[in-house]
Amino acid sequence: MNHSIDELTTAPALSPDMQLLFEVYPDLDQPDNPQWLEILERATLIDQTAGNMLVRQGSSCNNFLFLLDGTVRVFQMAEDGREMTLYRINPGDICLMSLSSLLNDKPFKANATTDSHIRALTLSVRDFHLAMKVSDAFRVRVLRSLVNSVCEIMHSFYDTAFEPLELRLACLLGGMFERSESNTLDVTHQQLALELGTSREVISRILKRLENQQCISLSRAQIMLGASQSLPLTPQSPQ
Amino acid sequence: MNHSIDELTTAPALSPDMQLLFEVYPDLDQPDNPQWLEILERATLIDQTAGNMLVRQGSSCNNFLFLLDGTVRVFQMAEDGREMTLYRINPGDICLMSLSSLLNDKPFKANATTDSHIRALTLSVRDFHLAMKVSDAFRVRVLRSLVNSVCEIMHSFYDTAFEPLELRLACLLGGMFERSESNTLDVTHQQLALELGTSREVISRILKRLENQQCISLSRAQIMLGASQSLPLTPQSPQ
DNA sequence: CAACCTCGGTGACCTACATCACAGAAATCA
DNA sequence: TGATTTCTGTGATGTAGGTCACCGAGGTTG
Repeated sequence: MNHSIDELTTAPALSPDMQLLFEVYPDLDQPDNPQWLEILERATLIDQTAGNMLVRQGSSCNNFLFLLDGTVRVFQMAEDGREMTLYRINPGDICLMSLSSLLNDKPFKANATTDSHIRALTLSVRDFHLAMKVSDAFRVRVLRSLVNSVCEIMHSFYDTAFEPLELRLACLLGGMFERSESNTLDVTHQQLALELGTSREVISRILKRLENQQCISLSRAQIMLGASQSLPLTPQSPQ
Repeated sequence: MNHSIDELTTAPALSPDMQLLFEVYPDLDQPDNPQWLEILERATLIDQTAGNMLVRQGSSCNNFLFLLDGTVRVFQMAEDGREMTLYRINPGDICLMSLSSLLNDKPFKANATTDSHIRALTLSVRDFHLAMKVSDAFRVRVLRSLVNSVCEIMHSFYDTAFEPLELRLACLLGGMFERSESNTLDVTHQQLALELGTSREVISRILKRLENQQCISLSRAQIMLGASQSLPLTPQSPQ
């Protein structure tokens, strides 16, 4: 790395963090927007390992979060320990919860944990508002992400209110298979139960039913798409 | 009304609509912000009578809505006709749904009807984005309203997922009594059922239980707070 | 007045889930 | 290797709430 000359130029040398940001989100690279650059200089990047509790129900956070890498699971938890996933924050999304506690006195009824190792950009309240003012790209991205999250929440809401568990589980699995781009999932029944806000036994039973219908085949901590080969005389050809 | 002189001045004569807006939301009155004023000139005010369907599940609307007067009920409806209120839009709130369909391809899974007669300000997509850019007050208000709605939705979500119906109904009634600032509510059991996404019979039964516990007293299309006077001291006197 | 509505009450019944209680199978550890 | 933990399968049983059916009470309309 050479910074012998760059350090003398008027353009500030961007930190590696910001380089990462721009790589992932080219539209946020606005070299001709000095105010935006200033904000970014004050921004900090945080790392968190997987399985880390980020926000506890009711606690508020004082920084605005913009996720660069990894995913965060936002979920609700009842007193009795039952929990249920609401939606996930993906790279490029902002954290609704952080936004909420910035603008609102009362942070909202949810918890968040890291699904995987994450990196996120944080801004102070001040800088967040400033950024919304001076950067078109940032503003649009924030709004879009916000509205997207709300859409997802509404969808979950509909499902939990009106759809039977069997269907919800099937949809969940469908989505997971799709995302995994393979025909096996490494997931325990307990984990699925926590996604849907129900108990392990119920999930086990439904999965068994699905297996009997030849939709999936089960093994320990793993679900495979389609019927297993060990069932010969079926619609599916041996193979 | 006299516009003989005003028409010749450089300051545009504000329409009565805008006067109303500023009365209700003084912080949006920014006489020294010419871009904002221009936007407002292009804005239109709409009226709708009570009980009017505003948005049908899946339909998208092309204008941004800022509610000035009245309330709008946002709810979900299942195929079988069951429905359930998600939250309400009050004066000063923006319509999340309209925002969603402006920014997002897919509008979200909800319907909206007018609870009462409403008046709302509408902006085009273009003007909405422009307004977010040029008016600090508008931007902050939009964000705040958005986040508030989300908070409410999350709360409903929690309740429907984890709280028993009896508690939810009690809370609903509590809130309604509070808002009505009286100790009688004019509401039918059917209406309450639609709020909570359940059926009339179920509501009737729970209400009856609450009446037996002397929390409320029931009469046709009306609920009164507290035990009725005709029950002097015992749990159940004859009559 | 009769005819008709909307609203509420209630019994009978059903179903989806939740909960409890195990027990065996598979992995992991000592 | 035995011991322990994690994961799963499954019966038994309880229960909240959904559905159906029907009735009567109170308004409203002709």
